[in-house]
Amino acid sequence: MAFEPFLAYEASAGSGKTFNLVVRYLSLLFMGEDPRSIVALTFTNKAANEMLDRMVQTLEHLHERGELDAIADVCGLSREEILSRRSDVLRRFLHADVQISTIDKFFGRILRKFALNAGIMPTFKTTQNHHEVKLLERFLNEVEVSNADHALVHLSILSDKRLSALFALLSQLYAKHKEFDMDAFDTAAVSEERIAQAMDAAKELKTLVHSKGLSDTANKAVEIESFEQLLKKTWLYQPSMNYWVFKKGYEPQMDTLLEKIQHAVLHHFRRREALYFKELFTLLKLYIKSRRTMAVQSNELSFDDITLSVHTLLREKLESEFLYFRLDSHLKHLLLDEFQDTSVIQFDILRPLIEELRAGTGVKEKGSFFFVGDVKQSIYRFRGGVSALFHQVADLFDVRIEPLRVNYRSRRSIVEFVNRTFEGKIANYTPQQSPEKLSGGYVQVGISAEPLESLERTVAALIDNGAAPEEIAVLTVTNNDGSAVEEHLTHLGYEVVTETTARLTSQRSVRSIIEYLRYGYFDAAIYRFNCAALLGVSPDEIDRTEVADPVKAAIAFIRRYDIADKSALLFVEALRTYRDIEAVVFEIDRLETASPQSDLRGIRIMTVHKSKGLEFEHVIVLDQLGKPRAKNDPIVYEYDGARLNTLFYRIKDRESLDPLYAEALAKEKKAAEEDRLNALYVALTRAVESLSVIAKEKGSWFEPLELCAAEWGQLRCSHAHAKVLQAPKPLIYRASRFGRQEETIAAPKEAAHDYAAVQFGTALHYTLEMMGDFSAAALGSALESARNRYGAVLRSGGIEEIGGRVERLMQDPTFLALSQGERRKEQILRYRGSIHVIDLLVRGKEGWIVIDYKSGREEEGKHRAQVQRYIDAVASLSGEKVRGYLCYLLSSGIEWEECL
DNA sequence: CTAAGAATATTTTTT
DNA sequence: ATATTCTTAG
Repeated sequence: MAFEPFLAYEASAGSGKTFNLVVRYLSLLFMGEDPRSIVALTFTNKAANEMLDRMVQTLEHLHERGELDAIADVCGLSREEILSRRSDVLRRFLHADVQISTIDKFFGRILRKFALNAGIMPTFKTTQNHHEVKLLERFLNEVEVSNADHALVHLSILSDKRLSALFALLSQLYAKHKEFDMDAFDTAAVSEERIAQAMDAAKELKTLVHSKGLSDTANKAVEIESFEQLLKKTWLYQPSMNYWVFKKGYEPQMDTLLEKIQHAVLHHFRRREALYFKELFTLLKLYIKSRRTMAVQSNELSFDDITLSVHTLLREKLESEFLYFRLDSHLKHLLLDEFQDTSVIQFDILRPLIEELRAGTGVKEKGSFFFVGDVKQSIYRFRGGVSALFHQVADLFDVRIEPLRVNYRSRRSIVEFVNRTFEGKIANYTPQQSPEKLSGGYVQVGISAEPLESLERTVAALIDNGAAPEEIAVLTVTNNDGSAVEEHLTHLGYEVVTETTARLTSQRSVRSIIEYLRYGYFDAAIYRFNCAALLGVSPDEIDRTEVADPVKAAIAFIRRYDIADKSALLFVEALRTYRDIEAVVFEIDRLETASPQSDLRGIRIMTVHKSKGLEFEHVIVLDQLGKPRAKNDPIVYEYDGARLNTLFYRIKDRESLDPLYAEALAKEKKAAEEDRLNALYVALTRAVESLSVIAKEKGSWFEPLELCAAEWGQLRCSHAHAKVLQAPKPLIYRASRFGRQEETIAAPKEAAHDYAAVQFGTALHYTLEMMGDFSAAALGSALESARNRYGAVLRSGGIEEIGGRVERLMQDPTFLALSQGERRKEQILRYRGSIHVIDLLVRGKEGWIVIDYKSGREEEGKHRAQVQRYIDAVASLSGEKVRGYLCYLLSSGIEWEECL
């Protein structure tokens, strides 16, 4: 089969998505492509790591892997040819700067490269949570300065919303604002006229109804004092007055009046909507401005900030051809995972790149584009994911979509159950096939009034049958349910691993400390009550002291109330990094430290969303414990495929009067139903061996599936899949602590980041990386590459300076002595789940030597910790003696630090 | 038995 | 904000 440059796979759950991505990627390598010319993007770090892992695994054991034949097929080479190239490909792969990452990291990298063009410091940090309070302050300040207070006040009244809700809405719109035109609602003022029309007609209707001598109920129903009262009337939203108590005295004139009122109310609503958007967008513009200022000032960017900045940079600000060329002059192949979760703006950034890959414009050769996804598993619409892109993009670039129909993950009973359940529910559902060797499996659907107790029984049954706790996963709909399950199972004595309550600050003990500290600082009773509630004591028992030292106060508090769990202790450590009590009370909510995952033993508990892309031997899907949340988003977005058509302002009962709005609402409802079905599909396709569904009798999350209590197949627990991850713990624990301590001691000196210095350092590394060997000729050509890539952003003379420093390195006696032996540049190591890149690794006579180049001494503590980690990694992987050095290439000369 | 209106309970998913 | 339950009039 000839290699298809543009290809997509529609990969149902368990159909070997990662397998095919790996095959595609490796095939490119075996066809002689440079690893640096391939960019593979996923949506989660987990997926990116898994992919990298699978690539290395496959290359290492190629002769016994199923990928081999597939690769042979894609490249059109024989097995023997491929195996003969294996070690060469593996070496190239490990030595190159491999670009397998999340799409957000990829954009982050682009932004760093062109940060100055975007007016941002390239040293920016990425954060998940912005500093809410500061942002709000800045925003309110901005509102005041531009005299937009009236808009804010007006909007609050108009939408009857609190500031915090409005603020949340603004942040949501911020991510989408490039998809609509903020100036489209510029006209409009409130129309008193429409209100008067409606009220007049209502009065007329009242007189008419009263004249008919109907019941008290009927007369009371048309009694209207104010316009607000009129809007609450049920009959207003009925198609005719010929019903209920009015029907006895009905005459057509009543409906004429009703229509008149409805018409006036409809237009009143539309005016209200226009006014709402006008004010909202005035504020949105100010919000965007304050986000921007915040980002620049704090040098911290959120994922949205990054994506939007990259979009502005690449699609609006600069000549894109030039930019995309510089972006990555050798990018030739793009591989995208989970394409159904791509957002409109993300795709818009990638689009010119893909166009170039197809056309092969002046600066670039033709390349390839490959994407994998499954619209059935699209569950991130709320985050901007637009599954319609999948087929739209395939059409746009004329990409053939190849369906993958065989499920290699689940046993047959499960596959058949999933097929039965979703056929006819999900549009165009094609049943999955189950290969011969995967017969068996077990499915159980239970309907129960007490889901937690059913869960308890199911878990006990699995354990009794010999299942190991780490093979069992409990999937919940919400994080809250996850906590409930955690509590319940822990209480019963089971060990659990949860990712739901991962954040340290969401632990009960930690929360109580925070509330206590806030009580001390603010002296507001609310914190005292919160604290007491969390501890389960009476508020009188909490006494307030002026907090001078938060660490001491926290320790005293922990002692007093005896809440010293692991989280509380870890939290005390985290507190040490805060300047003072003020920093704690205002910034603690942004603390992202994860609570201690006791270890990896125990039953997994996570949300369905987090389980995406994962698989477990035994899966228990638990119904939603609480009630599903009602939709209260004030804006209804109407999408036409991937294009945002219109925004509507949500007004209660508006759909009975306004057909356009009704249509948008119906579309939105349909999309929400699809989301739910997709989430259900994800949930029911995680299991390998057994699947248990625990549904509630009423108000079940599973309702659209119309499940009945039943059982298929037979429960069998084999231990073949139990992976016992026994890491050599004590040693590693000490090692990483050592690094961390070093870091915190040295960290306060955190040098003011200097853009030029960072660029210089990057260029220096790049030069060293590009040198084939340490010869004058190699230096010359490496400097040329560095000039092409970094020349424009370095200060004048920068390249010459780099040349000088590297020359001195090449003559340095210590370097000459240390670098004797087999040298490996940019060596990639996988160790303890993370990837390390070592600048220079030398296989010397007396063991390994790790050398890390640095261009400045500003963050020596960090550098030492980093090298220490490399040493640990190499030592543990090779079992040999390792020495590590920091090599400072300073303007004053070469300096060495040995890391012991 | 029905509908309106008041009262009450409940309230996501995250790179 | 909305779904559900309760009360009341017809």
